[in-house]
Amino acid sequence: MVTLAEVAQHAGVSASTVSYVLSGKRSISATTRQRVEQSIRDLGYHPNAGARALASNRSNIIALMIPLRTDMYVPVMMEIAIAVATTARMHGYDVLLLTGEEGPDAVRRVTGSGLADAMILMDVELEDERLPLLRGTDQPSVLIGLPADTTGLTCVDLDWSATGALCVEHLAGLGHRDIAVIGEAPAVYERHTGFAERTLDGLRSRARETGLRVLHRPCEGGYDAMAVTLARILDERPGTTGFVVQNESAVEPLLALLRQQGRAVPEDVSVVAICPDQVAVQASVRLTSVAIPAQEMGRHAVQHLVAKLDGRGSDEVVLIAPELTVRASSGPAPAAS
Amino acid sequence: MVTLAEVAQHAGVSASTVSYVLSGKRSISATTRQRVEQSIRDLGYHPNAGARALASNRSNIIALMIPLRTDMYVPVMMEIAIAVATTARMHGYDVLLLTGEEGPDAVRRVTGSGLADAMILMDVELEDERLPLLRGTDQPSVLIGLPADTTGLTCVDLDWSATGALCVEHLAGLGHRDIAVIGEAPAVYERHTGFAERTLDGLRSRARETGLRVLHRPCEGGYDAMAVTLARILDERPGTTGFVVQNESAVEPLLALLRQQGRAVPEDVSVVAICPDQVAVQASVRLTSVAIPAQEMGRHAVQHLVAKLDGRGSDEVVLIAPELTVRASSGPAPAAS
DNA sequence: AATTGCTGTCGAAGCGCTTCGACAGCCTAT
DNA sequence: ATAGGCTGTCGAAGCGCTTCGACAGCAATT
Repeated sequence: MVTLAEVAQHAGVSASTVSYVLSGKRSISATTRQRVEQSIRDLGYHPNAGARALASNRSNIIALMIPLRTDMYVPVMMEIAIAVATTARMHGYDVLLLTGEEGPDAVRRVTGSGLADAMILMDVELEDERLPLLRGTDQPSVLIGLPADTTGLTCVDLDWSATGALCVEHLAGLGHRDIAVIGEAPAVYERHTGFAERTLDGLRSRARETGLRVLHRPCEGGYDAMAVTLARILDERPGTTGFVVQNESAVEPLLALLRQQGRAVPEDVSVVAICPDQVAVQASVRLTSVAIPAQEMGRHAVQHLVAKLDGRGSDEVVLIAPELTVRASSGPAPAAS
Repeated sequence: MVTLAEVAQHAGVSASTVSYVLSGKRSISATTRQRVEQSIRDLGYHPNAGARALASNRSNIIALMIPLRTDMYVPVMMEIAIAVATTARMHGYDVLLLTGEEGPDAVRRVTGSGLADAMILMDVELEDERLPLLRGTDQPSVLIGLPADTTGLTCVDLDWSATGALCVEHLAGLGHRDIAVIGEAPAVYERHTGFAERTLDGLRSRARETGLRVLHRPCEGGYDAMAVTLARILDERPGTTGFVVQNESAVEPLLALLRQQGRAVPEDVSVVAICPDQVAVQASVRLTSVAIPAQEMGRHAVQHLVAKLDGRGSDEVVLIAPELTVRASSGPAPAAS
């Protein structure tokens, strides 16, 4: 293993000079710099991460806590994780992958050991038990998701409430009066995941303003669960002509079932999905949808974190404005019969 | 930040004693041990990762390289990543997430800097350019996936060739004579990803043995692409009664299209999928499928790596035997008309 | 000519841990 | 009684890096 000292010797300078060439924290003459850089290349030198971390008290690692459970939004999680990893690399950071499994202990461990310089938390619940720890440490962090109380925290998220409102507006504008919301699995609501509840709030309050009737039903993914849920909805509100779906794995089953029952999309019923664009485009009917900007959230989170680590940036809540793309699954409400 | 020295002082012993309590590398009397452990708890001590890495030349980190592209198997990747992370934690390791983006450079960087003690590579191509580097270093590694030449490497993978064979056998046993294979996107084959080609090999050679005719068509995911692909297949081989699908995002479109054309599953055509069980169960027809054992692969990979790091274990190729579960999408071939 | 202020480089200290050799104290076998 | 072997603990060295203060050399200012 090549060390700083060996590079220094090879280049005929002192170790500290090599260090300053690497960090740029003091000015170095052009000739010396070049000599050192050449030696680094010749010897194939890579700074030792542990030594660097010990001496500088910086690991150049960002910890990313992803949920262990895979009951929702797997592709979104993955996309965020990848965006975080690539963005972090662009800023010279590596990413440590933590699963939610350890819970608050993971926060303690990472903070205490100096393993990572900062953390990104995903899948934040409204009253998340990791938050007190985060507030009690000076380690920078960013949440992807919005807890109930955001004081002293930095959060990045899609504006779910506005997302819900946007879906309602779109359907209201098309003349629909009775709409059903196919939600995430019941467990997601039970554990008070912010995004699901906020979406619902947004939907409901805009529905109240526009005079729409809303029926909300959580739904496990899959065909069978969707069949049961749909039957119940149509039983309770036969006049339903609009659907908002916030559950990737219910989208295709819903479309299949509607088709099977002879309800044409978008002639008889309209469907608006809240899902990544890719899903909306690949569905059997090109879906009118509000995109979940996974990449953007990941990128934002890292950028905020890096700003904090550089001493810039402060606590703040960034809500990304939702965008609704009209495709082939929504249209005017059928004339009342 | 609490240090070893502070714990030592608090417990009234020397620093080295605390270290030995932590590592267990020398015997310590019960009373001393307890006193030290109590001090650790009292002070909330966590060993500093950088210092430990520097002194012991071990970071207790495993690097996981996941593919950047998301054109295939996202849930599988995610499941593997999570399995890797949880299993690694059980053995006292953390996981560093690297995206394929950096390519071979990432291997050099991690190896050179001592950031990680070992690596797991996913999405291995048949002639992967990272392999020479891996062979040229003494850093342990495990591949998830099988390159063309495995000498000097440890690999874990589903036995894709046997998987292909198994699908053919199942359909052959049901009397099907003409089968079509809906494959991954063309790009997957173009970059010579092992699993796709091996599956095809397994399919074809068993088809030869059992006298089946096989038509293979790569297919982008989604409804539109599937529609085109299916039309071509039925045009070329109208007598096709069996389908093998190795592309998650083509499964549901295929089922929808068959339904739409009045071909009943499994009465008229049989469908066998190669996908995670969850997908098979959630589809609109419960699918006969060969499961992709994502968790098992991740777990295996970590276990091998840990064995190597402990000085046990050696290079070896582990192929997981495929298992076909019969569900509702396959049945006897219709009588020839 | 003397002072001041840069710029570029160096030496040394120290980050918090692991680990090696030393050794005190005790028990067992001669 | 003595040598030898354990067991449990300690001190010190050192891992490879960053960073602080020092300072030599030179240019610009008085």
